[in-house]
Amino acid sequence: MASERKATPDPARSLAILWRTREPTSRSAGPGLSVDRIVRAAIAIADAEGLDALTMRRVAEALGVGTMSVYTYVPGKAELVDVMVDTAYGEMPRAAVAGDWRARLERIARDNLALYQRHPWMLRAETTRPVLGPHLLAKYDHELNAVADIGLTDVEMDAVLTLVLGHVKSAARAASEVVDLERETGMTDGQWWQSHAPWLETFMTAGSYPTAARVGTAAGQQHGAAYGPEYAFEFGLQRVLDGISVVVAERAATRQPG
Amino acid sequence: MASERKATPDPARSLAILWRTREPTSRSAGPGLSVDRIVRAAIAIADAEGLDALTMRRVAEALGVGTMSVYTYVPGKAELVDVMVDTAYGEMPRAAVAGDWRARLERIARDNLALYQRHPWMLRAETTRPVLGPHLLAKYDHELNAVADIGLTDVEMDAVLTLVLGHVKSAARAASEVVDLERETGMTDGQWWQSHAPWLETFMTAGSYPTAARVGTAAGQQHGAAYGPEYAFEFGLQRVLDGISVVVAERAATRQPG
DNA sequence: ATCCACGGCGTACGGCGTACGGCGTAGGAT
DNA sequence: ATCCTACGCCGTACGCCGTACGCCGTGGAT
Repeated sequence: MASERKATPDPARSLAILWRTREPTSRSAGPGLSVDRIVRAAIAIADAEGLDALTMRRVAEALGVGTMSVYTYVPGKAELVDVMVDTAYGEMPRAAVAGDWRARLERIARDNLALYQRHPWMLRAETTRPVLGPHLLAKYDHELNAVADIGLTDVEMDAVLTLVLGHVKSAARAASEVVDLERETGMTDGQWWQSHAPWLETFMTAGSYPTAARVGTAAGQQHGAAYGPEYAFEFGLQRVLDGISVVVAERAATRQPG
Repeated sequence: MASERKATPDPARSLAILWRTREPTSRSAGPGLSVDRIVRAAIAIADAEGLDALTMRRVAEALGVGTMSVYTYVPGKAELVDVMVDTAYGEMPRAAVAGDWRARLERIARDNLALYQRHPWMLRAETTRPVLGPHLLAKYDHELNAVADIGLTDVEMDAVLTLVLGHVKSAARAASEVVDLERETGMTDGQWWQSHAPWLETFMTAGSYPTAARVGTAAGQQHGAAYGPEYAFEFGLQRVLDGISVVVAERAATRQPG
């Protein structure tokens, strides 16, 4: 299981792989394995078939090498996933964004949503331990700059980012679940609900939960229109930004009163 | 893998187990297995040792029966986890809360956080498919009532709940990660950061990411004080509620203008 | 010419979820 | 009282996983 790790198999080793502190062996020609080639192959598999299809054997097969050869470059599957995550972060845009803090935060939210849509496996990859790779650090720095100089303390800046990114991840997860469900059952979200509705009505003694029934139906119809997760993302994002603007306004008022 | 399911092995079967549409067998005395006993044993294991320790063999062993006997009552591990989730939802308080909508939503957020703290495995249990059990439905109804009659549309009510519960889950996950890390490495969060700091400084050419370094240090010190996740939860919750209050105020102004 | 460090990998082990088929018996039908 | 059958129970086995271990062949330094 990727979620289980041996008790800290040496921080130096893990970080060294993340930061690629390793001269390119260049010993012979041969298959010419490398951490980068392994990570690229692994990401391709996870992108195409999901994290469950990611197997050390599959990765080795894709590279045309024996299974255990992969372990020459990567201590284990957990560490491989760590590098995959950091590598994916490296793809994200880093260009400075024009506009006020709200426009910048919104841009960041959408960039992160796009990342999760391109690599849905990331939603299930990050476990217990923070990754601390170079690209995550660069991403963190870039995103912090979006909320720098608007009067927040350092701790508040971190908290704002955590809040926004948490919302993006939640919304991305919800959207990803719909996609997964369709792929696994072969039915659209609407069809799935329709196939369950009769059973639900049977079990649910009519009128037991009037509010849930009414609102669930309303939200369900929206799902049927293949529109639910996007709405939840947009609605939540605006609410979060509204909430942040309250603090920002407070800080601004405190700094230059009158 | 718990995250992989066979393509809809019959909705009726899954829902029947969730809703316990099954007369109590009461055939003989024997071990007297039942869905409830199985679920209780499974939850006990997951509470104590985490989701990775939850194994069909472990569950059977805890009940003093053969492994395959469990499959008489539950079609597979995925469905067992579904029932565990719905059962856990059944523990939550349902009492009406006094106060305005904000107080009610806050109460709901804290109740959900407490649930995740009592059953951290829930943070990793819900996958692709919604559970649709009786207790989830009751919970949904109860929580909707907190935001009913404040001028929101049905779809907005659902979105508000999704937003708040999403934030709770994100914050709970962050808190849980800290706990897991401590259990797995035997170090406190602060010790872990200290052990990694020298390496990070080595790799990070000084001054490359000034903002990240400064803010990361500030946030890290807070972590050292075993205070980070709680702060993120509280800060984010207030921001989210502030953001919601903007819509609520808008709706109120629209309904009775002047 | 020699040596050996190291990349590559074949084999094997323990653990997982679960398909399948058999067994004993309780309870209704006769 | 007897039979039959449905069902709770479960032993065995299969195919997957991650990965420990130790062997090989070889390129580069000596």
